[in-house]
Amino acid sequence: MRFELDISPLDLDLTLGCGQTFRWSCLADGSWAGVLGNQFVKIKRKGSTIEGDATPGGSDVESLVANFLRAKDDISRIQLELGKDPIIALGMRKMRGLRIVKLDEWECLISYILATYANIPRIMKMVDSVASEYGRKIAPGVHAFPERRLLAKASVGELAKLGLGYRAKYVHLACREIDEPALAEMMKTPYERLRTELIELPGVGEKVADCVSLFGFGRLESFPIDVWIQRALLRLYGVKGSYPKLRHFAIQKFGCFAGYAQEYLFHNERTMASKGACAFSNQ
DNA sequence: GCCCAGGAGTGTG
DNA sequence: CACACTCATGGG
Repeated sequence: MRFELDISPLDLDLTLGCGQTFRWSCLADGSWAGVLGNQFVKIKRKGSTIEGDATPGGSDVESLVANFLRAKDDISRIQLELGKDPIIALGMRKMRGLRIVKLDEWECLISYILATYANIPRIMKMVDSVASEYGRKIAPGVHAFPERRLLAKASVGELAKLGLGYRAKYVHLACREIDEPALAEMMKTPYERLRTELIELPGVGEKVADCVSLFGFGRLESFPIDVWIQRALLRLYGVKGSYPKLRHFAIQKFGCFAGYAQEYLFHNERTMASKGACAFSNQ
C-alpha cells in the first residue's frame, strides 16, 4: 500500500533520529521504518513530499502517518512564538524540520518508564526486546508494541531477563494500574491534572510524566527536563536548581510551545558534544 | 575498566 | 523544599 504526503517543513533524520521515539530505524537507502498501530510503515523523502508504503496496508495509513508526524503543527507560528526569546530564536531556524511526534499513549508510557537512567541506544534495545517478546507479529521480523493485555502476562522475572533491570517491576505494575478507558479519559484531561495522574503511576516521576504528556498525549506546553536539558539551561540561561524550579523557568519563558523549545535545546545539546558547534551561540 | 545514561523511590535535614 | 542514597545494567 503506497502513499504520498505533503508535510513541510519536515526533516525525517532529525525528527526520527533525535531520541523522541525508540522504534524507528534508518535503512541503508535513507528511508525510515517503524510501526504505527498494526502497520509496518516505511517513509522516505522524495522532493518536496514524503512517500511511503505500509504492510499489511489499509485505507487509513496516510492519516496514521500524518497524525504521527503532527502534520497540522504550524511550525512557522510555533517558531514565531518561541522567537520572542532571543536565545531560542538564534538557533531554532536551523532545526525547522525537527517536529515533535505523536506516539501511542500506551507505548509512550511504557517506553519512557523504560527510559529512566539509560542511554538512548539501550532504551531502543529494551523497547525492541519487549515488542519482539510480547507484541503481535505484523510482518517478517516485525512486531507491534504489545497492547496492555499482552504485556500484562509478563512476570517481573521474565521482564528482567530482557535486560530491563529494576524497571521490570514498574512495567509489570503499570500494566495493572491503568487500562485503556483510563488512557482515553486522560486524553481529555487538562495538562496539569494529566501530569499529576501520570505521576501517581509506578515508575513515573516528573520527567517521565512530562515526556508522556508531550509525546504520548500531545501536550506541547510540556517541558521534560533531563540531564541534557539541565546542561542546556545552565549553559545558555545560567539557571540551575530543582526540577520544579527549572520547569517554572521554562514554562514562563517558552509558554504554550515549550515542548518544541525543549526538543530544540535537547537536540542541540546532545549533538553539540560531538560536533562542537552550538546553534544558540555565535561563538 | 571506567563513566554515564531522556530517573524514580525513599528517607532525612 | 532541598539533598543523599539506592536501584541494575549496558553502551560508548
